[in-house]
Amino acid sequence: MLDKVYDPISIDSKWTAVWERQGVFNADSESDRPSYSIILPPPNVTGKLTVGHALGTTVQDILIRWKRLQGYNVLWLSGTDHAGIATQNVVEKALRENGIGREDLGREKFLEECWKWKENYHGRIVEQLGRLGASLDWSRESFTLDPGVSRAVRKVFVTLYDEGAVYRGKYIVNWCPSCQTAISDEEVEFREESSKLYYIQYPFADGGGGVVVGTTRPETMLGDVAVAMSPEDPRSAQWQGRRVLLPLTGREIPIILDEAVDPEFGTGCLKVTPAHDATDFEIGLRHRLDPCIVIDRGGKMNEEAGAFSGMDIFSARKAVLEELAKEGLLEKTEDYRHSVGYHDRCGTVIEPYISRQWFMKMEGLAAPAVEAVRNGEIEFFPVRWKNIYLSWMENIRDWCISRQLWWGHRIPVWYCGDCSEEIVAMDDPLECPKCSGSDLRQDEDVLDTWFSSWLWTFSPMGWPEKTRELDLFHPTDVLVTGGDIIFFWVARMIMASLKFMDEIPFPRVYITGIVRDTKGRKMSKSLGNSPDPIDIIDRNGADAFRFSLMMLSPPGQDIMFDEKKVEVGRHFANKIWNATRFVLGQGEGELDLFGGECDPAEKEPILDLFGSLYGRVPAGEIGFGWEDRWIASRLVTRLREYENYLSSFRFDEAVKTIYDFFWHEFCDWYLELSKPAFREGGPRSSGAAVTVRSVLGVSMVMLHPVMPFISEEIWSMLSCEPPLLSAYHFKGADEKLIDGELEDDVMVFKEIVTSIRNLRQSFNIPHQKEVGIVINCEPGRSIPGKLSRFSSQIASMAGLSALEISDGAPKPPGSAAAGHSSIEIYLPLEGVIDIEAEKEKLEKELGKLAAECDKTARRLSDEKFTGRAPAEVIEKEKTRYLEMTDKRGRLERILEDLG
RNA sequence: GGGAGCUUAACUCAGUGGUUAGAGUGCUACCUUCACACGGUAGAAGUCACAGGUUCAAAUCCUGUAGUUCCCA
Repeated sequence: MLDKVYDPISIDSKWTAVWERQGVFNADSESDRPSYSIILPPPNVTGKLTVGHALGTTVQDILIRWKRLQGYNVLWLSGTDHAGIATQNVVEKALRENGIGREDLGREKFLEECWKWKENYHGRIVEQLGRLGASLDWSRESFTLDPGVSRAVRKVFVTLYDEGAVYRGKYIVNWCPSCQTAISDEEVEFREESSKLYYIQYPFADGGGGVVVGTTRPETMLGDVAVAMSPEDPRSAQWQGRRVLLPLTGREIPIILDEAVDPEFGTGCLKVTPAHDATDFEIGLRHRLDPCIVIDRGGKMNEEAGAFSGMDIFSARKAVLEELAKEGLLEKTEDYRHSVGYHDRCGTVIEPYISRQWFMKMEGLAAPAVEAVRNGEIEFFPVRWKNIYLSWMENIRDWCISRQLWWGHRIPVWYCGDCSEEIVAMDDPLECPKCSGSDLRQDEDVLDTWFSSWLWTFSPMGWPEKTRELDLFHPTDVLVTGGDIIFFWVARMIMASLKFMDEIPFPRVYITGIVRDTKGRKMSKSLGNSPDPIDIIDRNGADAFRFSLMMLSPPGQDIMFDEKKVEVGRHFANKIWNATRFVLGQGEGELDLFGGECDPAEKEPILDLFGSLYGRVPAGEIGFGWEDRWIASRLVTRLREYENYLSSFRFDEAVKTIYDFFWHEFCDWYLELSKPAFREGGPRSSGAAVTVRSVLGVSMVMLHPVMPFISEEIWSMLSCEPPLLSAYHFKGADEKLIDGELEDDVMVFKEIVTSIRNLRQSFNIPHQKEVGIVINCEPGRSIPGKLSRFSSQIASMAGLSALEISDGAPKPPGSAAAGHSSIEIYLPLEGVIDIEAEKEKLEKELGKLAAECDKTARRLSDEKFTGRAPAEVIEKEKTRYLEMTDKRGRLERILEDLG
């Protein structure tokens, strides 16, 4: 006997092991079946999975498992990312705790440490993905620093360099003083902050007053090389060309005119510091001004800063302000709100900084990528991300691809010490091709991590070699990821694939919502508000977690995650488990329907049974009731809905479809209806046994993409030696089983049962006490004939000792009643009715009904409505009106009867 | 400054022109009945943020307002 409460832990781990042992998730490069592929956004190899990862991974696994069930040759490509800055930071931090700096170790030894970390943490990621049930192809796993993908990275760099798209230059970049590296524009996170706007006077060099500039960063004035004004500014005519004395330094700098200056902002005069501000850098270029660097790479004032040299930025700011105040040059200070750039990985304030970096020209790459999205070759779900993508792409700026790190792909550029030649090659050069000198020095920097990730749809499949994998699985079918990396990753993958594969990387991009905590805050390490998915799985099971995530996440909406919400899934798993306990306990002797003596030759027909439900049932021995045909019809209807929802990425609706079907149709109605059939024995019992197992089997197929573990477990119990559900090819259910008329009739049946139960409850008649019921139908419409086939089930479901169905039956004296369209239900009672309470209830119902009735009547008599609404809608409204009026009349009579 | 999302039951959310707006949780009453109390049965609960407009018909489309979150500058 199965446990009364479902315990997922042992079952989860059992199937993880079986799946792995049998390699059911490995794609088949020899197959000629249609293929389907997705790449897993490679998680940071030294990171930890978050609830957000669980969400994205579940979505992918659902698609993957469903396609596998449909018989596709599926590749879900696994891999991890070296995450340059993040990994280097954790390794450095660990070393520092032992008092070691990375410089102490040297590049080679430091990289060895990084690889050790990678090896240690890689297993954790793999395990976490396994616990989630992710059916990834581990046999084709890649890591962004593997030799193969590294070769692809180099190929791309060399190609783009040769084409002149990759260039090196001295520009202003976003510099992280803490990580000591340049970062790209996308890695800067802006935060709105209150600050001060300082007004500083710069006296004219030839005396007679001066100009006042406004700045939020007074310490950078030491590096000013000009003061700029708008050409629109009326004062510019007299001030242009004059020179001012830069306070605290005594340097003379010119006043220049530039369009970039907003005459309305501050005093209309802008101090120009090309070395430490991006706008100023542009102005400096236009006016050929030499930048003056006053802050060093570590965020400290350098020797150019004179007396302030050695101070950090904040002390320098304070000291500069004090000094200015002392000299009477600090005019005033205002409160001011502006946005400050932070490094998204470490939270340090970004310093714009001039340095020599490698860049990539993006315009040429972007054009076809814009076109592919604009013409619909690539679609975003939800569609609003399309505009976000396009607006970024249309204003794209060159990509700073060099990083001053050690952990990553080292830039494949060598400099010749003898002739200064720059060598870029696929293979490491031994001598200079120009002067044959051997004094070669490789560029110290590495590439931005995204420079390897942007090749991820094809580099792990063996590019630049022509491989079978690329043939079969590229382009991939869909990309599932978060909206926060559209610029970092999605856009760049589209560009890379169009450039190097000459085709799109994927036709569809599904953007998941962001997982937040109950207060709506983004989950983050520093807040410590991100629960460990593994803890959640330990407590609830992976299936419950996956199910709940899907149930709670309408497309693209952020989720306020709370572990309490996982209960939905846990309770559902328990319900499924208990339904199975019931199913397996019924119809002894009938079990051979599912495989006889487990003859392997019988396997196919058994499985066909799941597809066609009653396909191979021997005639004559089995009796099906209307309830069997009804649940089969419902199942197939629901299956169709479910598939439609999956193919339109409506995972929330898909999951609700199974939930509703299984719980509120199969368990609440069908299983209850099957109980009398099982008790009866004989052909009816056999019919119920066939139905119950078939429906359960197909339900497990439907459930499997979402809840792979419990479905695999139950599937395995439905037959002696079934194939793994994870590897099963489901050929679909027979649409001929759908019977719309029967479904409608059963709705009436359910209404009658509910109505009788309602009557019982309102008169406090206990379940055990059986009562008699009279159903009186509208005469002349042969309703009793239609209802008669439901009579024994109405009796059993509502706990009746007697049931009379007729047209024109008189209402037994002293009975309670309920009214429906064409039907009245009488519950004979002997004077125990609380008349007042009953009247009140009926009056309330009648009130609602009357209001709606009148509203509909008005609508139907309105010529505007009847003249313009579609005939179908009018017809529907008429039917509805008749039904309501009928019911209204019945309720009024019942009420009158009560006195 | 520009753009986007959100605002529906006590809570978390579905519902993109056509019945009396749904679900899960919570709540109320009854029930440990031989699948399940992680359960069953019945039930209560909503001026669909606000104001205009379009339409025979608006939670749904349009305009504006407020609150809120996010992206870009």
